[in-house]
Amino acid sequence: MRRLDVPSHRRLPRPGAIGGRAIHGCRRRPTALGFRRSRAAATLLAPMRLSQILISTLREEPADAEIPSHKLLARAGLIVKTAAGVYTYSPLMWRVVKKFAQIVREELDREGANEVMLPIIQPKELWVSSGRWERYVTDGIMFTLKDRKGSEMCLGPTHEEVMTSFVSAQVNSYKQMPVNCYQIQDKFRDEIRPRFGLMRGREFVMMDAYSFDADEAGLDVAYQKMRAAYCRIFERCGLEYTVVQADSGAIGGAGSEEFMVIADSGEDAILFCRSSGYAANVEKATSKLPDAPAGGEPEAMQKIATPDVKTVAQLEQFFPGWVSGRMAKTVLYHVTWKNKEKVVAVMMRGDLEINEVKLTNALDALKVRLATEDEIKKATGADVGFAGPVGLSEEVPLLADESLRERTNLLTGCNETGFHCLNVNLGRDCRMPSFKDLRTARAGEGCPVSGEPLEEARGIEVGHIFKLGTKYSKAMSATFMDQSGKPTPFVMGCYGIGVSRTPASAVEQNHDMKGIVWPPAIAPFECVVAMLDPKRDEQQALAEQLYGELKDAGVDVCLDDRPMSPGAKFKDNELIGFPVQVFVGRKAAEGQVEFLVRKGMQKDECAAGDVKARVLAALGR
RNA sequence: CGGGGCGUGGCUCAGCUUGGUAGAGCGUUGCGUUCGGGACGCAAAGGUCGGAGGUUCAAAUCCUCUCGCCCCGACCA
Repeated sequence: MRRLDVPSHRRLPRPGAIGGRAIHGCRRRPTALGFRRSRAAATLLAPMRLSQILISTLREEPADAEIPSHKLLARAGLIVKTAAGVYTYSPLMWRVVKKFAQIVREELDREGANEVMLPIIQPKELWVSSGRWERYVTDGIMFTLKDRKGSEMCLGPTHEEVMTSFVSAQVNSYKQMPVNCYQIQDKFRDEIRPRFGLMRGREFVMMDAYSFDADEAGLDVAYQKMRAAYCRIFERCGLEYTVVQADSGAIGGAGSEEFMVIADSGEDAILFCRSSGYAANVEKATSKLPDAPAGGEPEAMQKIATPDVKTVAQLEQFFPGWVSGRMAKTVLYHVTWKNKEKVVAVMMRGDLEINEVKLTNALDALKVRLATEDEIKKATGADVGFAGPVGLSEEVPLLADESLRERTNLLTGCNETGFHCLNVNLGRDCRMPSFKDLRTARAGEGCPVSGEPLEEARGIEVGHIFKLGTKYSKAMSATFMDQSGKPTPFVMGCYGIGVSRTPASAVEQNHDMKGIVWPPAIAPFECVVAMLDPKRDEQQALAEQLYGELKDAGVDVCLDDRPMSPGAKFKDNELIGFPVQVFVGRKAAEGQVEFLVRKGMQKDECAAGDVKARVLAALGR
C-alpha cells in the first residue's frame, strides 16, 4: 500500500542523482519562478510555496467554538465544519494529521505490527456474532443503515469484529502467531453531543490495532510492546501525557490503560499520586476509604417521622449528631440488560458518591440510569427521598457499596413517605445486600498504594490499550490449532489512538495569545521562510536561497511568498504556529534576516549565513 | 432524551419588542497611495433574512410547522 507520509524530502531522490528536471518537471506548476532563479539545487523539487497552498485564516473566532484548540484550529483555517461533529481538514491540517499518522506507523511497524485497511461499512451479522449489536444500538452510538435490499449495516465505530473474522480466516495455527494488525482510517460514532471541534466528533480518524496470541503470556508481551510504542509516539510529539488505569467500557475485556494528554479542557477526570505513581480515570479509580464515626454495638431500630426531610444534608440538620458518614443513602437505578430491565436499589454511605460505571460493571448491565419519580414510587411505595433497605420489596435487588460492610446502627430511609429509621443493621432489619465497590474516588482521599492524598487533573484520552482476552474470539468462534491440535480461541488485545484528536490535544497544550505553537514533530511545516515584500528581488532571492539550504539540510520548510502586508504576515504565521519562522525583510540586501522561535516568541536578527545552523539548533538537531 | 438559545452577504453581528421593499465592521474585487505588527482613499461585487405554510394591502419582523446549529441538564433521594 502507498504510504501517506508527508515530508517527502528524505525519500525523494536527490536531483543530482536522477538528472532532476526531466523527471520532476512535469509535476511543477509553470509559475514556479523560483525554479529558474534559484541557486539551490533542492528547489528543483518545486518549493513549497504558501501562495500555492489553500490557506484562509479568520480574524475573528467562530461563534460555536468553546475551547482553545477548536477556536485556534478554526481561526487558522485548519478545520472547517461540515456538519455537527464532522470536519473538513485543510491542506495544512491534513499535513499535520499525516505527520502524526506517520509517527504512529513508524513506532508500530518497529514493533512488528502490520498495516491493513478494513471496511467502514460492516454487516449487522458480524456484530450480532460478537453480541455487540444490541449494546451499541441501545447506547445509540452507532450509525446504522440499510441497503436497498433491506440488509442492515453499520458504519464502523471500531473494528474488533472485522479484524477478528479476517485474522481468524488467515491464521490457523499457533505457529503463525503472534499477529498484530492495525489500520488508520475514519471511524463513525453517533455521539450524543459532539463538541469541542476535533475532540469529540462523529467522524474522526483513528488508529486501531489488534493483537492475536496463542496464550495470556503472548498477550502480555504484545500489550507491553504496544504500551512502549504508545509512549514513544506521544513523546515524539512532545506531549505532556500520563498513562492511567481505565474502565474497559463497551469494548469489554480485562485490563486497560488510557493515555491522557493533560489539559484543563479534558473531558476525563483522572486521579493520581505523585509518590506511588498510581494514576487512574475516576471511572475506575479507587482510594482508601475515608473514615467515618463507628456505629457501636447494634441497638434497637427506631422509626422516626421526618416530614419533608429528603436529602442527606437535610437529615444532618434534622438529626443533630448523625453525620452523613453514619447514614446509608439508597438510590434507585433503572438498569437495562440484554434481555430485561429492572429497578435496582443501590446503597452508599451518606458522605460518598456512587460511580455509575462501576455500578454498570457490577451488574453486568448494558446501561444504568437513575430511576424516575414514578419508577421510585412504584418500586418503594414511597415518595422520592425515603427509599431504604428496610421493608424493601423482594422484587427489587439490593446492592451496597463496600463502605457499608460491617457498619452498624445506620440511618436510612424505610420506604414510607415522611419516615426514616435509626439504628438500622443490615441483615438484621432488612435483607443483607450484596457488597461491591461502587464508590467514586475523590481527590484528597488516600492513594490505594501509598496512602498519600490523591490529586486530580483533567485529561484528553488520546490512546487506549486493552487486554481483551478471548471475549471476542470465543463469541465469534475464532480459533486456531494449538500444539496439541485442539481448536483454541485467540487471546486478543486491542489498541486505539485518536489520530485526529491527538493533534487537537497538542494545540490544547501548546498555544498562546497569538495562536498555535505546534510541536515540531507534527507541525504542518517545521519552518517557514517568509519574504516580507515578495516584490523585492533581493528578498525573494535571499528567501529562496535560505529555503534551499534548509531543504537540503533536511528541514521540512515552506516559503511564504504570499502578497500580504508585513504586519498581516507576522500575525498569520504566528496564528498558524510554525515552530521556526525566518523573516526576510528590509535588511535582506545586507544579509540580515529575523529569526523567530514560535515557542516563547524569542525573536532576533540573524545573519543569513547563520540561519541554517540556528534552525537546526532550534529544532533540536 | 429533557430544557434553553440561535439561524440575516465568506466571517462576527445589528435590525425583530412597535410589520412599510435589508444594514455595519471585517473579508473579497478594481484603481491609486502605501509597504515592519492584520495600512489608507476611492469605486464595486455580494443576501429568495435556514425552509414551508399562514395572518396582512404589506412579513427578516407576527403565528404554525419543519430543518439545522449551539449550550445546559439528565435529578446521589
